[in-house]
Amino acid sequence: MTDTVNFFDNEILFGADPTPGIVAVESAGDSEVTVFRRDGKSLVSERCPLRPVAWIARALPGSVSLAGELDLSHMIQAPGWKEFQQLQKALKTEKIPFFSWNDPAQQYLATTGRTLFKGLAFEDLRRLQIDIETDTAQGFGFSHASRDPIAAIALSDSTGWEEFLRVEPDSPDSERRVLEETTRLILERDPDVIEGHNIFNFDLPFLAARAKVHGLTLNWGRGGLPLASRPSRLQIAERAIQFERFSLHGRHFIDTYLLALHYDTGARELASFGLKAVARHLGVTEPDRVILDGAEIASSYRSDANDFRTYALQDVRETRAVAATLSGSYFFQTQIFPLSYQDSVLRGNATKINALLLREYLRRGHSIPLPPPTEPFEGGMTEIFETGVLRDVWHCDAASLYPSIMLAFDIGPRTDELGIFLGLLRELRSFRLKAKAAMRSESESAARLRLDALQNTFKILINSFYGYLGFGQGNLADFAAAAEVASRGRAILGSMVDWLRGEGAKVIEIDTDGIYFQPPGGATTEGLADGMAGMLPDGIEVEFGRRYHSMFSYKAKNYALLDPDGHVTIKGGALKSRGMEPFLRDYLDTMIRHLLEEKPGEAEALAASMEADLRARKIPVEKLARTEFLQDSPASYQKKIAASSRNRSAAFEVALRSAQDYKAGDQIRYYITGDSKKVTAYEAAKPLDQYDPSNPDENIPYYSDKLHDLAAKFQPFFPKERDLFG
DNA sequence: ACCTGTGGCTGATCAC
DNA sequence: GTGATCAGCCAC
Repeated sequence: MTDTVNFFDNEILFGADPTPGIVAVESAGDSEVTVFRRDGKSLVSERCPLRPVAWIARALPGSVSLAGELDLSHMIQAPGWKEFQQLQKALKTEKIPFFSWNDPAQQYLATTGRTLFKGLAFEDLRRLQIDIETDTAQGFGFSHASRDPIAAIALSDSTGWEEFLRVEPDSPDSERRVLEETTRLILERDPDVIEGHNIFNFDLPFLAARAKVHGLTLNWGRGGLPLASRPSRLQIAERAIQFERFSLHGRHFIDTYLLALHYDTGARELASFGLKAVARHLGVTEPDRVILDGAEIASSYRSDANDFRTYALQDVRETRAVAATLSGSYFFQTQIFPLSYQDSVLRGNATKINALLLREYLRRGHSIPLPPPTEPFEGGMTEIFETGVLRDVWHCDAASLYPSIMLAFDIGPRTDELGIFLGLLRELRSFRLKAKAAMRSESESAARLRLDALQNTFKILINSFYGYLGFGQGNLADFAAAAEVASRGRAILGSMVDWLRGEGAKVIEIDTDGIYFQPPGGATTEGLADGMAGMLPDGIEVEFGRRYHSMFSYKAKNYALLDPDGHVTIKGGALKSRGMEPFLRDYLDTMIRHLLEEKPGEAEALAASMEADLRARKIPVEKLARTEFLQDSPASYQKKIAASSRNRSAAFEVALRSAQDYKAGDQIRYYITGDSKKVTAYEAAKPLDQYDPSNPDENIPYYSDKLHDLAAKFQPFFPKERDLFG
């Protein structure tokens, strides 16, 4: 892939030790790690010394003095992990400021400059997929590991191998045999990676609980080491996810549910996070197939017991395809950061950048700063100048505005005495351009995809550098620098607006680095681009992108666009929030399309016709239900309610009333019951799966009122047809 | 033990 | 009712 550029030569980015083929690093004994390495076709393991380090604020017996003037001026190295734990404890009780990584693999990788997966391609990894089926036909539609046995386990791997293990109903011995066989198969296939959809919160805890019932341990690790776990939390965008962090010696777990959540923070277009929905969105759905008497026939539903095997195997195949589609960037990140593959998914970007920077400070024997005290700072400029439906709208934006500002004006962490931050950013930007160019000239599709994942990895890193400046736990964070970057961004955007107005454009909406505007008569994108480039500072580039047939400008960060192909794009929480009831989203989708297509009469009439459908109960309850992520655990919610530190909310009340065990990060779907529009939502809320079609109890007046309120907000945009665009 | 940032809109709840 | 506050979700 790198005929023209060798990205991997950059030692700050990829670490100074080029040892290829490492697939895992695990602690072994107290003062060693086992390094698992692919050497040709075979897997070799080597024991290597582990000498964990900590940066400390002053000299201690056995410490060494570091270069530079920063807070943590000395370094101390422990002979083994036990001593290292004692050292950290002592530093805490003595109140000596320090910094260290409390993970043996991270310590080993950071101190040696090694990283995983160097010299390997994604296809070289042995990836195994697992999916357990439980019997949901009885009871409440969900299973309890303490009570219900596993119904089946489906396994597959990246070589195409597949296995389906069925548990005979009412036979405890059968379940035990299936669990033992699963362990045997995993050891035999010897995967580097085990993938599953929601494995951390479903398959693995369920399997662990069932193994316990049988008195078995799941010795799935390399060398037959057992499955281990600890409770953990993960932040993906605004969502806090509580999960059981499972780990295996010498292998990595990859949860495609978490990959989907990560993916969606960029794309924000997944309606649901179930395996089927994700596979469908990514275009990797397995065909619906049923094998009957040796012949393959299409099937429209798969709930039949005869389809069980097909259904389960479909799941592992889709898991494999989803993982292959979404994990490319994490594969490359694993070659860069001193972290395991599993942790490259589970840790945040700013933490990873921190590890990258400190690895270099460690190599150069340099002191490091303590994270500075957090300070709030001002962000991007957002404003709306025109509302309503506007015709012939153009868009321009400043390319990679914040990274460009940081490089053009030399704004990096004040405490970066080695000056590596901006150099790394510059290198990443140049790498990304090269990877993109290589991708464009690559004709083979697998290689293209790989280069796309590589350039996307660089993009993620580049975009994280600004966030890192304002990251309170970053040793090299610098809030004044973050503030200056944003301030210069506001100034640049402001100057772009002024310039466009001077040319006679009508500016509609601006946000951080982009502008929607109506062009002056006779303008060309080339002309505007050239003119604007002339007034921008060196290093700041503007791109004039798409032109739109029309735009519905509603509120700041909320608008819709109709492109020349007839495609509508809706932006903003007020117009398309996932939490919004689907029937209201449907209303907005259709209504906005009418507005953009210059049919305000139809836009106005829509609410009445939908309300008629609602009253005739023609709108299915799924369209009325809200779907929310629980941001907190129900227990913690209860505590806050008891302390009056938060208001009651329907989602949590439903979770608490449910027999199911909800955690932070779980999704919950509920609808409102009753026959008055003035119900208290958290009292009248009911889980969607408890809806009884023979006894419909959805609150028609309540939903009708919501529709009415929503439609009323758009009344000002329903002028008479002849006035539109007048 | 874990954590990238700020700005903005909406609905629900609750104190007044 | 009304305003304040919070939680949730979204744009960038």
